Amino acid sequence: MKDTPPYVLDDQIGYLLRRVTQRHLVIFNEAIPEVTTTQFAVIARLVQLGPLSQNLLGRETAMDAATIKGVVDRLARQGLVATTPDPDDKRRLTVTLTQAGADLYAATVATALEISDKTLSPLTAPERASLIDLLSKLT
Amino acid sequence: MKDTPPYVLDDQIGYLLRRVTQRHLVIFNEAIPEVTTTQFAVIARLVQLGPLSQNLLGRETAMDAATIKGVVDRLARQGLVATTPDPDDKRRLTVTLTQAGADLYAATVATALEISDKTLSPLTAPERASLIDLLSKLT
DNA sequence: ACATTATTGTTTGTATGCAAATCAGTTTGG
DNA sequence: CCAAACTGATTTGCATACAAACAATAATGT
Repeated sequence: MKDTPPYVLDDQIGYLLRRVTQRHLVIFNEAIPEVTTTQFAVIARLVQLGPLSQNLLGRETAMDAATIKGVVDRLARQGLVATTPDPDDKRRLTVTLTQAGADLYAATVATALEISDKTLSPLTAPERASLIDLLSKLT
Repeated sequence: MKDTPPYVLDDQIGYLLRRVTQRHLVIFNEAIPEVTTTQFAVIARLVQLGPLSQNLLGRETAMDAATIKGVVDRLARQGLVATTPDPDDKRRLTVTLTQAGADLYAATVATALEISDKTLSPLTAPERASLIDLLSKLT
């Protein structure tokens, strides 16, 4: 008979992910209070890929259609992105970074890198690389 | 002059945490649809520690007062926990696991371990241990 | 004793995040 | 060609998650 291993909540991957995420969100919000992590991800993708339809933008940032709509709406309310109807496909809404959005990105991207660094600060350089590598394999 | 490293969204710890969490939540929800990951964490803590005040339960499961209230309310609505006023401290609400809650835990704890395993399945055993260890250092 | 401080729980507001249903528009297969 | 299937966007409902403000109660220091 083999024993079932005990269930130790603090060692479960899901619980650890939640707690590390919490700590990261605090660090991000302190450093860049203007936008959230998800909003910044959207801006970064628009910088990288240029204007995208709303749903495609969602896929490129790992958000479903309902979530990306809310994020885009809030970014638009802040004037950081703008939406225009696609003339070629009347269903599509093209999301574009505004000048204000591009300016915000330029002004904060270095800080965003520092945030990632600070989140990983308890780890050595090889440990950081290892963690990123391991997490990448789990997506 | 030193170059600023490029900002690659897919390599950022925050984005990776979000995506791995998404994958984990899908796996959990498929295997244990009765409760969410946070609800299961609350139940596991009550099994481990016995009845606790609502706020303390929140601290023991990494949820703030507003969040734990909602989670406890939903668990109580399902009959998995019960709340009783503390006679010694009129502010306190004691949260207790019901028999139904204990039964659910007994019936699903092995599956919960399998969920953690499945989430980590792209990794080798030493990689899994390494990841858990690295994440533990970031809490 | 009692005023200050701290803790517990609640509520409101904002922001993800997903499921499911719906509508409009596009693509495709027979 | 045109019905069926698919895609894009929206809406509703539910579940975290945190900030801020609040009321009730408890603990503290002088």
